[in-house]
Amino acid sequence: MDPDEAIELQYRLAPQVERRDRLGEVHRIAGVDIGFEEEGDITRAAVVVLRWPGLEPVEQVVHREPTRMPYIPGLLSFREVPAALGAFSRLSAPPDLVMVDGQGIAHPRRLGVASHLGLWLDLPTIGIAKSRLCGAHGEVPTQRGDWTPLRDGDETIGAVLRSRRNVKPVYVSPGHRLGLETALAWVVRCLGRTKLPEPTRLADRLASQRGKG
DNA sequence: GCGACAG
DNA sequence: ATCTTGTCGC
Repeated sequence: MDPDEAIELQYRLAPQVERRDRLGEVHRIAGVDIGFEEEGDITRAAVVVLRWPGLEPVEQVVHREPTRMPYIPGLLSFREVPAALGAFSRLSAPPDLVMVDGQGIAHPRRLGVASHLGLWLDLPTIGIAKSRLCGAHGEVPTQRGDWTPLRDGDETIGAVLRSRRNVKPVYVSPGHRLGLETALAWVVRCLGRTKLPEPTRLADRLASQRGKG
């Protein structure tokens, strides 16, 4: 798929992203992340499901497939979503909430990887990124749980959250089927002692461990 | 034309 | 993302 075609598709899909809360009882929360092998030729998707409350991991899947696209800022989902879907198809049951490594609507066309994946799965998703793609924000307060809005023009597209003291903040944005307040609440609830919430932290770890799964 | 730019 | 050891700090 060429870049121009992908961008057109984003403009067509973005309006379908639901920013209002539409989630039932949450019992299973999934964390997703993608890694690469063979110098990037193989894409490895990792999904870890944790039980709520308690956050104990109860299921995990690693799925590998040939890489389809190069990394292009703004088009990350076209590179990662296919493999992520492959991993989700192997779960014994779908989760009630999904936390994705990357942006949700905090994206130039409001369709980051978390939103794109949420649309495909028709599940509530939250984007948790380690750095900024777009938008602007002021300084972030220093207390754990503090946050400042991430804005693009007159629109609030996410929040910059201090998930841990003395550590770079994380960028939280709604993916699909929920608003910013709800997204932030879940991320904070899933915070352990590290910068990333447990779901994506475990998925990150699994996706980075080569020769496993 | 000149930067910025998730993973 | 990935290539990579030790090392500074809480």
